[in-house]
Amino acid sequence: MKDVAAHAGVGLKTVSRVVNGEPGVTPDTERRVQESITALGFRRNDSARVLRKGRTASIGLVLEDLADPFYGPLSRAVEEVARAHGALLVNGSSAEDPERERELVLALCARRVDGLVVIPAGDDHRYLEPEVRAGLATVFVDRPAGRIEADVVLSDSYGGAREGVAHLIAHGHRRIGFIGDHPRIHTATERLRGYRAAMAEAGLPVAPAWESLGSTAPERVAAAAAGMLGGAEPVTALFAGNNRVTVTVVRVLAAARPVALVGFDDFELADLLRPGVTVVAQDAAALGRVAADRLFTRLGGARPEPERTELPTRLVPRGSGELPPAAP
Amino acid sequence: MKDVAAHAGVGLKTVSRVVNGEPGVTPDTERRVQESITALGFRRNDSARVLRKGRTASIGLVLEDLADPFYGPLSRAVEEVARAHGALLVNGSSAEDPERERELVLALCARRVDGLVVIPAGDDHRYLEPEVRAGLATVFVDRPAGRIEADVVLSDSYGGAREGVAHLIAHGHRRIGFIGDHPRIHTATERLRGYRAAMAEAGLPVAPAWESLGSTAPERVAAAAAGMLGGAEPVTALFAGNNRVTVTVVRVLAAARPVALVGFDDFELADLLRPGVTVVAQDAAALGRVAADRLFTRLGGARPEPERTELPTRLVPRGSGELPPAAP
DNA sequence: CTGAAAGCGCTTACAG
DNA sequence: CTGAAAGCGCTTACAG
Repeated sequence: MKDVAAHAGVGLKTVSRVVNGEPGVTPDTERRVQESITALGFRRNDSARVLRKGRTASIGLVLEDLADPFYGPLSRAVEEVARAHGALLVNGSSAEDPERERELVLALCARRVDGLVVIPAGDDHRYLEPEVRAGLATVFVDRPAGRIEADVVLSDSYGGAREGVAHLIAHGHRRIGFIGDHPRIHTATERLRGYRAAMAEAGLPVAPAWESLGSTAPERVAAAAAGMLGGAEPVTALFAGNNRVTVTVVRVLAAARPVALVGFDDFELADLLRPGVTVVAQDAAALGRVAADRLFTRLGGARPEPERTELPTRLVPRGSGELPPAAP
Repeated sequence: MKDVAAHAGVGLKTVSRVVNGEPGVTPDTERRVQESITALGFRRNDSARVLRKGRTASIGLVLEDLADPFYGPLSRAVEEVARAHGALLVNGSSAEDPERERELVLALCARRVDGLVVIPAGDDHRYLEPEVRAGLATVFVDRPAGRIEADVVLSDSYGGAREGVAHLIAHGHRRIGFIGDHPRIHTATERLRGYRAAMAEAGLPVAPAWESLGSTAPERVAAAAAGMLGGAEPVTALFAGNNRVTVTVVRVLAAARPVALVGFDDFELADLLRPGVTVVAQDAAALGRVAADRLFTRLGGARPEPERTELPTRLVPRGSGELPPAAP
């Protein structure tokens, strides 16, 4: 900028005005400055700008795994909202590791992102307290924050799972298995709670062997499914706790006899499988959009009480959830 | 930092030393400074640091659409490499709009990212010249840069398409249609070139009606497929230019008679469809990894000539590509 | 082992 | 309409 000013024979501030399109520069001066900018290949250094202005016009997004299809539309929705507010997205994956989440969040804070959208991996976010006190806006998505007051935007995991399991019961099933994600993860336990509620409301007992929470690694899920489908009292239907689980279960069932299945989370091509896979769909893009809107409302100066928003789910029958119990 | 120094009764530089873990501080002083840091909730402001050091420890990633499943593993791979080098990822989607790509790239440059990984939407990247001259490292992925010398990492679109089409020919097809992405996109024309080469090598004529490039919007693709499957000389097999096209074609075919199909790009569940979808698989994660490695090699000070790397594709037969021509 | 001074490239507040 | 001075929060280069 100094070079441009010298080259154009004007003051620093005049260059600043031209670069930022501020008024109060004669067309003639402006043209001269523009020419110098082009000649020197000048590009404003936003780091310096940030240092003065205090805002970076960027927000951080911490998610579990960029490669998981559930997070694609969510990220994209956050990006679109950020873009509408002139902000860039800085992001990273926690890989479901609380320590890595913490490092990532703190690195983003050190860059002084204006706000943070976090899909938490950990369940203790007190490390954020100094940041929040310093004015950082944070919104949690998909799972609530731990031990800290903050906005959170969730799908109705409990209600969705309950509806999905009730759907299976309505189609005649009495022995239904639940395979979900690790019990450390909030959505997994909420969906389990929905499963139990639906069973209880129908007056159906739940055998301990019908509930399996743990890693979504295909081997673990396949073993769980095989266990429930075999044994003395085999289940006649399965409820899968998220799309990773559903896909593995579909693979297992493709190699076995058809068993009724409802999965939480929609996924591409679910309708083209035979039978089509009945799902409890959640709107990933809406989660991202609502969370980002909330964040920018705060960045705009609003200071409402932290709020919890639950987005409804939608049961999409496609065939697999309407299969009757197989004859024993 | 000034506050911490005052609070601990030491000089600024000493706080800097403690914050950065530099040697030359007595354990006692260090402890005092640490206490002040905690008491005041101090977090280093990386913007200021960047301004001095000249490096931001962040790289920009510009892709087409964060929500497209092809880019998930690619992004994740870039992120992992960046993480190994202590860098964060700033990213955005161009939405296949050259002007938006340009804005995004320049915004990233203004933030002074150390380097850039770009999946180009446009075909003229001369706007990057001042940046490159100023030392910005840039690697293009999936498609080459336009009118500028730069590293590029691609899949072998030509070879992969040629192999896929030859596979269909080997299974007895003589009338094969090609449906691809917009001709403005490099991969689309390369794959078309591969299609033509395979047909020519087999001595097969290609009717103009068998080639259709354009938007990957489902309506456009469905119409193109319907056109090729109907008419006087219907095709007996289709080659789909990318995974968006393949998915739509599978949908169309599910509602019609079975037609042989090979798609460029693998996708989840392709093996569970009936028939399984034969694909020419490319390794999205490897594209991202190789590109990011190249970038950090440059950031490490290496100044090799810009290089073009082509990653091989892999034909994965699953059923749809091995269907014989239907009796006329 | 420790610290005062200068400077990174901008913007803010002020004066002409 | 234009510009000189101060300062954002750090690090660098240097001196004690």
